[in-house]
Amino acid sequence: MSGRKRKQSWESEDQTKPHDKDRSDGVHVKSGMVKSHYFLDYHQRLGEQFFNQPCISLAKALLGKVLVRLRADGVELRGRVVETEAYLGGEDRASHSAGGKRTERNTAMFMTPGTIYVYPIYGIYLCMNVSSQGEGAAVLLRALEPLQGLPLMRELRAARRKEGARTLKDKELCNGPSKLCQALDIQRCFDRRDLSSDPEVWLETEPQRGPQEADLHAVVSAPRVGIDSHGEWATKPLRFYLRGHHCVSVLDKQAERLAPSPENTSFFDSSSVDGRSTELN
DNA sequence: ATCGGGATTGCCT
DNA sequence: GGCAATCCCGATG
Repeated sequence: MSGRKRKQSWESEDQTKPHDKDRSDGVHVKSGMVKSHYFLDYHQRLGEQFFNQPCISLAKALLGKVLVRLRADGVELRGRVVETEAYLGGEDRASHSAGGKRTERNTAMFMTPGTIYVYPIYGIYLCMNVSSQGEGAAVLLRALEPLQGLPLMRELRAARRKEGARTLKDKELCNGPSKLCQALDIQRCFDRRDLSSDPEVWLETEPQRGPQEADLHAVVSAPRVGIDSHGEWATKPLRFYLRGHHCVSVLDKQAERLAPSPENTSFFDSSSVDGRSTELN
């Protein structure tokens, strides 16, 4: 698998170790300074070549990649992408760019692949997308597995909740498109920024130690969430998630009953090997 | 100037 | 599982 290679041709030398100087002090977490193991590995920032692929392809390729947010206070927040949705533009009636419609809001969808598209939803929330190859096409990030900076994530998420509400479990920190924006402090002003060059937010491959997390899960393809009113486009399987992963926002049991296509299947049956099979039923 | 819908979440039953 | 919250955006007149 090419994903195992130490170095990818699309990654230029100056992009592979972003903010190296910030790493040693990027994990001040209250007391007990604990360096997470993520600092011990060589991270590879994804560059423009990675993002320059068709929308559905990018939506699948993003699974297992790590979203990183470096805050002004030096804290780094990390989460592994476990669920995405493709919005194709053009014929895709559910896309903000349906029919090639270009507005002030969705301009980022038409920009260079790797451009962040952040939009407000229901007045109070945000969603984060990544533009892909294809006119007006973009991938919505729907869920992450929290990896680093969980205390701050919990703090950021709690700010919007009732005082005294129960503490959120780890898996509840980023299991929704707007939840992950809150937990990683993704702001509206991140709209139109470039993931391959921005100093405050980027994507990485996982540390290369054994099989990648994404390799241990089959990919489930399911209809997208919350777009019931868009005719045939509501049913197309343009949502993708890591089967059996406990951080996915909404499981689709019907979709999971379908045999995964060979290209999406690892050499393991995830439900029997990943120790999380309780999530399946 | 006004109106209607929305790629969601959290809380309540 | 239902439903209110809450307001931006884009379309329309």
